Amino acid sequence: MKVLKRAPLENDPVPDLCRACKARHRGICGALDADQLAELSRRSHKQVVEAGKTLLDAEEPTTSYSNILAGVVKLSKMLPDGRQQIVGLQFAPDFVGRPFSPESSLKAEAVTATVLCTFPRNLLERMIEQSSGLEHRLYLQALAELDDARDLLLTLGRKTARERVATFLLMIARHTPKGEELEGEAESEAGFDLPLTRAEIADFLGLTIETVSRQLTKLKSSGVIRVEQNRRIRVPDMELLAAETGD
Amino acid sequence: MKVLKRAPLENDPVPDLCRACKARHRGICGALDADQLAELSRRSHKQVVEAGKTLLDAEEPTTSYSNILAGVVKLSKMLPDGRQQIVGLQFAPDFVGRPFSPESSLKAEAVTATVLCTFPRNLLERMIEQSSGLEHRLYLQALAELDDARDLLLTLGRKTARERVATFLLMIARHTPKGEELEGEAESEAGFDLPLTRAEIADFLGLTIETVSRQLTKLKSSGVIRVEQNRRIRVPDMELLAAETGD
DNA sequence: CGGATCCTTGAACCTAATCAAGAAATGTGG
DNA sequence: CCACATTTCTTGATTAGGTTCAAGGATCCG
Repeated sequence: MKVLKRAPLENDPVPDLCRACKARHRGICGALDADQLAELSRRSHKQVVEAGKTLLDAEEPTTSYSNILAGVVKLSKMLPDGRQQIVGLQFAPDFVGRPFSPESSLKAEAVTATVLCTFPRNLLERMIEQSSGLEHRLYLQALAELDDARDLLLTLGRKTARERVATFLLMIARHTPKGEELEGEAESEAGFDLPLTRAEIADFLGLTIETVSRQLTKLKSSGVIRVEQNRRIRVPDMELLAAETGD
Repeated sequence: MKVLKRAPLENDPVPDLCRACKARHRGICGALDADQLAELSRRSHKQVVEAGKTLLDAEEPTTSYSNILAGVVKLSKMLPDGRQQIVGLQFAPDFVGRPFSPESSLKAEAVTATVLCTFPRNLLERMIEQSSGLEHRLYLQALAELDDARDLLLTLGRKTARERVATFLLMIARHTPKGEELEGEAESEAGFDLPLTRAEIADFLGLTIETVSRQLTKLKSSGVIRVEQNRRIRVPDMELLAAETGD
């Protein structure tokens, strides 16, 4: 974890740190004016964390929040006996943290190398009080996360293993920005890298690692996907994949 | 669905409708000043809806929002082939509706006879813009719903049938206000009525009706609960039930 | 009292989990 | 760059928890 940039000069209207930032317009910072942005950036730091790094831990008091600038973060819950469930995945420019609660009930962990913009908890909570636009953005993200969580509930409660895996692949495909896609021989073909291991996919879908592997193999045999080097997926026809999701 | 009360006089500081209302302080209305409360109540109506009534339908444009004053509301999603999953249960004084989205992706349905305070969509959205406190309350409720949804994700993804049923019973017990409880012969004993049918419990827990029934029977044989008249549950020792939930 | 709905129980089946082994990919140090 | 260790993934055989199919019993309501 190394700090890449420091705070900008005080009278800089749009801080350097924020200028090329993904969260600057699409994320919560889009709600801030130049002064607020300057203050936030003065006490923020951009950091790159390696895969596996824990950002927030259940039962640990939270001292900071972050915006994701690149990479993928998983939110998970665990039972006392070790059974684990991933309850959410977050991508840029999502906000990571649980405002108005001294501690999180979740563990937040980077699943890939991830770039974060991190700032202290009390600063954000103070800015929320000053800027209703900021709270509005946070509210909208919470509503989006609620929709995601409820979609996943339907998946876990009612879909077959095959449908779950197809649903997951489609979700990742949709989170892969056009242009970052792999180049397909066929023009219409979509391709992407899975950010998660098989074990993580299993924890996300409420399955075992073996079942995930078998279903990927079967989707491959059915011609719905091709799998290259374990993590690289190609989808010749997105409609075909969508038809496997059950919805 | 019958209207019970009409709007109060314009210069009434605290409207009649709101005076004895559960949502007045604990719900979102707690964020409103007397003027705002008067305006909201002028365009609200209190209604009693019977069990089974649909409040909001997926894919239908939303025209109104409600506060729950009494009763239980279920939020559900359905796959094209009819498989169904309940993704949330709401109790008084919860707010029902999805602000900032022209339509809901969920169906909201009364599971018991329910008392609602209903008001038009555009009014609420206008008041949100005026009152940051109102949006703050809505945000807090969304965060609470997100926590609930994620707890349920862990249940659906990783718990056994027995643990799921125990988890559900404990959740209902905790939502049964002290005093509304049934009188136990033993003082320490808790008791409550299940608001849901076996079929609804199954839809909530991602199980079948038969499995729910069997697990209730087994919890009964184990002495963890007693079941009277199908819907009435008694829990001699809450700790014993909590020990069955897996967490 | 009769009909409908809701709930329970049993038997057979099936999907996904578990147990087990080996193959592929990744990373490390020489 | 290769040999080796480690982690990740796949595949097979078996098991088990929950579903499906089927029937009968409670409970509720007019």
